[in-house]
Amino acid sequence: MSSPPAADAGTPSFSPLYQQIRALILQRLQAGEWRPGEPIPSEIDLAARFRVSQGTVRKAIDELAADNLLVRRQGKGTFVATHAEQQVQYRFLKLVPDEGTPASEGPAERTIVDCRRVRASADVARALALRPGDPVLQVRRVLAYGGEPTILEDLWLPGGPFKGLTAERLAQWRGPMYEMFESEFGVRMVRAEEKLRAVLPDTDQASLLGVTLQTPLLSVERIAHTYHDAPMELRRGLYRTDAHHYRNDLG
Amino acid sequence: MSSPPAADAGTPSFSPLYQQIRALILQRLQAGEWRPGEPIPSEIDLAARFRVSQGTVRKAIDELAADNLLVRRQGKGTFVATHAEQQVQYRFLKLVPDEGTPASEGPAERTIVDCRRVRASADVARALALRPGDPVLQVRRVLAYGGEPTILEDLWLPGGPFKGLTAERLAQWRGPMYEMFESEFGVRMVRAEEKLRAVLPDTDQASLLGVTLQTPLLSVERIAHTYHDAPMELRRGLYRTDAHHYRNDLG
DNA sequence: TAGTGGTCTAGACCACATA
DNA sequence: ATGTGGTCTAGACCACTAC
Repeated sequence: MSSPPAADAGTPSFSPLYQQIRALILQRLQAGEWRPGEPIPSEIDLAARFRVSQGTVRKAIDELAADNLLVRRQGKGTFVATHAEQQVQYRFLKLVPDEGTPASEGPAERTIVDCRRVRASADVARALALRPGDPVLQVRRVLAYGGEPTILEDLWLPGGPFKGLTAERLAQWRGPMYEMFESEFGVRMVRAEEKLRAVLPDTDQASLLGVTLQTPLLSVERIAHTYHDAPMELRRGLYRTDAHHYRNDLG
Repeated sequence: MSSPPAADAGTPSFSPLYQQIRALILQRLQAGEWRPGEPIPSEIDLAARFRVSQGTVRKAIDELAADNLLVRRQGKGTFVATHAEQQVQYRFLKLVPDEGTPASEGPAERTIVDCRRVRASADVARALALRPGDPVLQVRRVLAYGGEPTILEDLWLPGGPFKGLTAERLAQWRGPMYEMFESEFGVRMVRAEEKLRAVLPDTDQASLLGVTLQTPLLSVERIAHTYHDAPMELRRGLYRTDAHHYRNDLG
């Protein structure tokens, strides 16, 4: 009790205690010690483990909650965030109908157009931090709302973490794809960055979306990352924006 | 000292103390008591004024800083956020060049195409929380990068707060338009929401941007708000995305 | 009733900026 | 040397949830 409290468990550098605690919690999240949806130990418990005050643990958790990695629930505990929760489903999908709410038009009808194992091209490899030629899973699917094909998505997943993923399993899954990644492959996406452009479709894309070659479409290239910013998915979407729009809030 | 600390200055409801403090600070910000770029009183000072602990003031300021309304600077103080700071200039502009950094291509060349006083149409009135027919200022301008016209913007401002704004003053201003709104009209934009679509230009738009009628463009409709979510600007942008893209980070 | 996170306080010390 | 925000602690009490 005479020496200052130490929370070292392999953490190297000098930084505020609560940042070190944050890093330790992050490590355990990444290691899968606490799985999505499950509660992490209480603040008092963690404070005892790490030999720091509850206030310091609290500040570490505050940051992780602000980053959407943890969710606090008063009276219940602190939980590992998940894409499965009703509230935050489709957290990364910003396309909303011009009229009504996303819920009002019901869930999307999904069609897997293609799903196969390929070798990473140069740009896919760069996006996923792989080497060209490395095995990746390539998927093409169409999302329709009220019978109208609205989104065409091509996505690439690194072969290693997603070993065993097939068109059948994709087609059978109900609910968000990111929820399946969590529960079936232990890959939780925590952050994504998107590049948007206006483009015209090629003939394949136009026919899959049921539009002409002169229809402007919103191109959305997304790279989704898991813990520690490791890229785990490249997704290229083509959105019809005749009855929907991409909504963005600037803080 | 015997009674519980009270921070009431017209605040009505029961809510955490720090939320009440936050509301009080917000009021003073809105009233212009502390202007953009200026420091607000120190935490100790505010704690004394409001008769609460420094920790409570700190938590209130933490939230306001997270919302980009205040900026903390260690050793110096806490300052009212402003669009004038080098770091956060063009905070609401998400169009970046495909290669290089926004800075590398230098500031945009700006041309005011049109600027006049009109009566609000139905949709402009709705966006700005005015009544149809109310006076508004309508501006059209083109932004070019490296000689290439890239952005065409139409914007509408409520006539009252922006009385005295003319094409000359707009053309003469160097730096971000939102900085001018702050320093010349006392209107600080704190939040914005955008709706994005892919569209084709009409003939006027195409000629101003130097593109064909078949060139897909990114349509960005923005409503910018000042304190307390009051809408103060409607802006409709058309972005060329052949050498730029709209970058968005999803937390 | 017990356990959780949420609020509030008081005080100590540190890091940074300025004079 | 002084004043600012940043960190850390310890303890009290509140609000919510579950049993």
